[in-house]
Amino acid sequence: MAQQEPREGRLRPARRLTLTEDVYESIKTLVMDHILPPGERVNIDALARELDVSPTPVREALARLEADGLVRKRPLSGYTTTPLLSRAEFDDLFDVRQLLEGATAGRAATHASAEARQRISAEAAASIDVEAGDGYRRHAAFTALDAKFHDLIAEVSGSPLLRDTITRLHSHLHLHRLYFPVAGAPDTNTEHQRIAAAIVAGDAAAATEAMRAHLSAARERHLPAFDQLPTPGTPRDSA
Amino acid sequence: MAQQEPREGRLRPARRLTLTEDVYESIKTLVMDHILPPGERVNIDALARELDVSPTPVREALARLEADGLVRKRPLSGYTTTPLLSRAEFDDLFDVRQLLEGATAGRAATHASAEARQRISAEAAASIDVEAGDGYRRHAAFTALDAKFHDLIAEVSGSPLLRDTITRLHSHLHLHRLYFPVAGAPDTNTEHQRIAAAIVAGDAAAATEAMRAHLSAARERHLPAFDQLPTPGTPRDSA
DNA sequence: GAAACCTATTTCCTATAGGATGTTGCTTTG
DNA sequence: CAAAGCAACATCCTATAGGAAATAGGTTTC
Repeated sequence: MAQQEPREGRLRPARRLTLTEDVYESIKTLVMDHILPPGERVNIDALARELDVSPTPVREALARLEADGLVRKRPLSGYTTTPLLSRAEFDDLFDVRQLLEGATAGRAATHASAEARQRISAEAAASIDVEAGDGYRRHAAFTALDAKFHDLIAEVSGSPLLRDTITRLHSHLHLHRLYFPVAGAPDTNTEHQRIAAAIVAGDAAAATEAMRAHLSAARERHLPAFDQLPTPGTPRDSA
Repeated sequence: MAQQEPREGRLRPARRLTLTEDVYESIKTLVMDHILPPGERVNIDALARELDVSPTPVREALARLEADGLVRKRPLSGYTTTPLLSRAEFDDLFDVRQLLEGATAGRAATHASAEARQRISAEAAASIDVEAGDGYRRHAAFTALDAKFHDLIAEVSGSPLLRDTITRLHSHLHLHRLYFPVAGAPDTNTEHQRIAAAIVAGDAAAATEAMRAHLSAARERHLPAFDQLPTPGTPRDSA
């Protein structure tokens, strides 16, 4: 039946352990990078052909992505990528981030090991190196570094549940339109360092406040993106 | 090939639209009610035979449940139900609940419609009717009513994201050992009514505080369950 | 000219089959 | 008697096939 040939696998990285896992990561990247446009239908068979696997693991990966909130499934109509965040949903997201990440910053300041404080401080300082590079790469590097910093604080907060919850939220954030000018990168670095300083100093209230201020500023920086393209909300199925 | 016979489907409810959806709900119930014991291996084929479907939809439902945190998947070894919460995880859960649900209560008090306040008040009053009935049914009814009250507040808070997050947390709570004496039902009702009163009065600070106090008390009520059975933590795979 | 109906195509959804891998029990050897 | 190696088994994982439903386009009728 010739099903075990050493295939190419041009889109996915080196086989980890299970095919489904690789397919999951591949599709996740496809959605995150808007290669699969938001709000668009996802053809299972076409995707399977593209990734050079059978539809079954694709289907299974899609089921996981649905629980993650990156795709949606209408009963007899197939999967669609989650549409772009509306202005209201975007504000809601940042409200919740302020609540959750403010708490992680405060907790990190209260009970974090000396080694952990050192790591946070180093991470905040390392952010400066991002300035070089061209458009896309620079943006991707900046986004990755920002995510890492926030996740590091969540990790140090000592609440695995809080960390998981925030991670899930962040994947929603990537549903925001992706390529906009990141003019505020220097500001972000400054704010990160303020947060790191408060955590290192062990001042919980200051850390919480610094995080909330950072997220508030970040929200403002993202806002212009809503005025650029048409149909910033959910384009279809508003009934 | 005789695959379209009108089968019995003894375990699942009336077909909704997709088989996978029904299977998902069935397995979820099985895990929640500990019919599939926590920390135990889940045999896909056996489960498929039990539910009278092919392994494929079972596999797909399991993938969704993994994202929900109710089962785990070890790469080449199959699925296992998530083990019972350890004491540390339980405390973590209630810490996060206090943070999130305290916020929903406060938000509900600030901006909720008059009709919504009415519903909350009614729901808190309705809780009294649960007192009758025998062990299992009584416990199930009490749990369902409690969940409904908390979800109602989350709904009224006006933050869909917060509501979703809390819903996800609550399914984790059901990972706690299920059948313990609910001696504190009257207390719970009293506390619920205090929360409802604060929300109706529009006092955000009082609502937040009442919710946090309620969860703190609830946590204390649940605590004795840890001293009853052996191996309260994660039994296996501690390496 | 517009709306409703019918038909054809595409796509999804479920079932079955076969290969690869992990696990378990037994045997053999030091 | 214990430990290591081997073999048989069970289970998972992936691929393929076929039936059912929804969607889209064209035609017909009012």
